[in-house]
Amino acid sequence: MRDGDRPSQCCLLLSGWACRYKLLSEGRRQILSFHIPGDPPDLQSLHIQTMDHSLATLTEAKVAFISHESLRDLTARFPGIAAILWRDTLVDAAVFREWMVGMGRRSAFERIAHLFCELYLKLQAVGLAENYRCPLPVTQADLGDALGLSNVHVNRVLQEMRGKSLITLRSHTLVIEDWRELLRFAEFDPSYLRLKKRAMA
Amino acid sequence: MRDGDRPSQCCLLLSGWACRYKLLSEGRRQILSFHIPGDPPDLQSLHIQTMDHSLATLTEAKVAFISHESLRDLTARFPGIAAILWRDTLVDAAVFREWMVGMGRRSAFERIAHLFCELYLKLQAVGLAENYRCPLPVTQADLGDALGLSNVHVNRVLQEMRGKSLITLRSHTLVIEDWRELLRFAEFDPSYLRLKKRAMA
DNA sequence: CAGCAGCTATGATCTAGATTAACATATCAT
DNA sequence: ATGATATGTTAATCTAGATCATAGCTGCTG
Repeated sequence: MRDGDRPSQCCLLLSGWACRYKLLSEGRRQILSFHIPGDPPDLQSLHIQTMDHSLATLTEAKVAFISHESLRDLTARFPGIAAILWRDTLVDAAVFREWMVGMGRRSAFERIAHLFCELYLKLQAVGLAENYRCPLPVTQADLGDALGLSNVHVNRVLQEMRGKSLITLRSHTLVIEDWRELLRFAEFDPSYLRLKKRAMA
Repeated sequence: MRDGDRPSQCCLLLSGWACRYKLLSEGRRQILSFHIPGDPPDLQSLHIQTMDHSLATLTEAKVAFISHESLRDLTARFPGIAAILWRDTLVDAAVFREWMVGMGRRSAFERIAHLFCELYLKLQAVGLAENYRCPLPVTQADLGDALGLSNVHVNRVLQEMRGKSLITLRSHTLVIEDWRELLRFAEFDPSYLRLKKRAMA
């Protein structure tokens, strides 16, 4: 789905990863969010007709579609459902805020560390990660475009993290070797994700 | 209102400016949004109990409070009102997305230009700006904290903009001397703001 | 109307991260 | 297997913007 489209349905990611992004001149791209199974990546289209960004899959993915019509009917008849969906869009915005803090005020190292903490917890919450091991099916260029960094610098920071025995990252699998330390570097506070409490230490 | 608070009411800004921000270690601050009269700067608190950021006024301000209780009652009984408020939070998120693009992929000059375009149009929409002249009651340090720049660099870019006869900025009043050119530099597309159509050229 | 505090302005220096350019390693299609 | 194309890695160089240091404003308080 592209910037400028006027979709008539929302989708729900059933498997695989997706991302939202915007393009600027000279090939500049900003990835706005990563999406994993269980996410409704374009709920906003229900109330904001034309897309102000694009949506793409990053892997093979399975997607369910629900028409705006039926969603509107549902939310009009069941305010509780409307509230739940509304809340989801508010958590989405909370993640945007955290990313803004990262891009404005965190170093490259802190930014990458923070993103890894975020992705791990989100994956864990839907049962796709455990033992500090999770899939990470994105390229280093994708990470750069998400964090406002060049692919070269992303690579260097990853090497540095490996050097510090913080993580390993091979064949699209991230292993967090020292969760406590990674949290500390990132100044990561998971409360913005609004996940059910679990062992996060 | 502070990060971590659990407010029992939402507010509506009647006059003056406010901003939302987050703090990091070593005094780093990221301003997340500016708010002008007419904005409900903490609507998210209706569905997300604890604040993940702080809210402060930037000027003298008048504020109306509406209890969560009455808002919940209102939205449960009138799905149309819920939809309108929900939509407002979605536009809020669209502005976050645009700021993320700025911080990740725009130069300091482009970022400042973009912010000026955005603020001017938002003020114009509520009748607080015309003839390319609007109030801007924030310090250069505030602009820096909003855009991920140092106050020194903000100052230098402002000088550059004055040098190009793009703007004047004195005693908290911004005058856009060359709107077309400012738009062009910023790669600004106003559609994300979802304002009623007006003369924007 | 002096004096202080918060801004704005400007120069000098430094640095995190960008850019460019190889080259190496996967992954994939035939 | 074999080339083709997307990734990852590393080094050398460059630069936008940070940091540090002053000084000049502006406006407020006593």
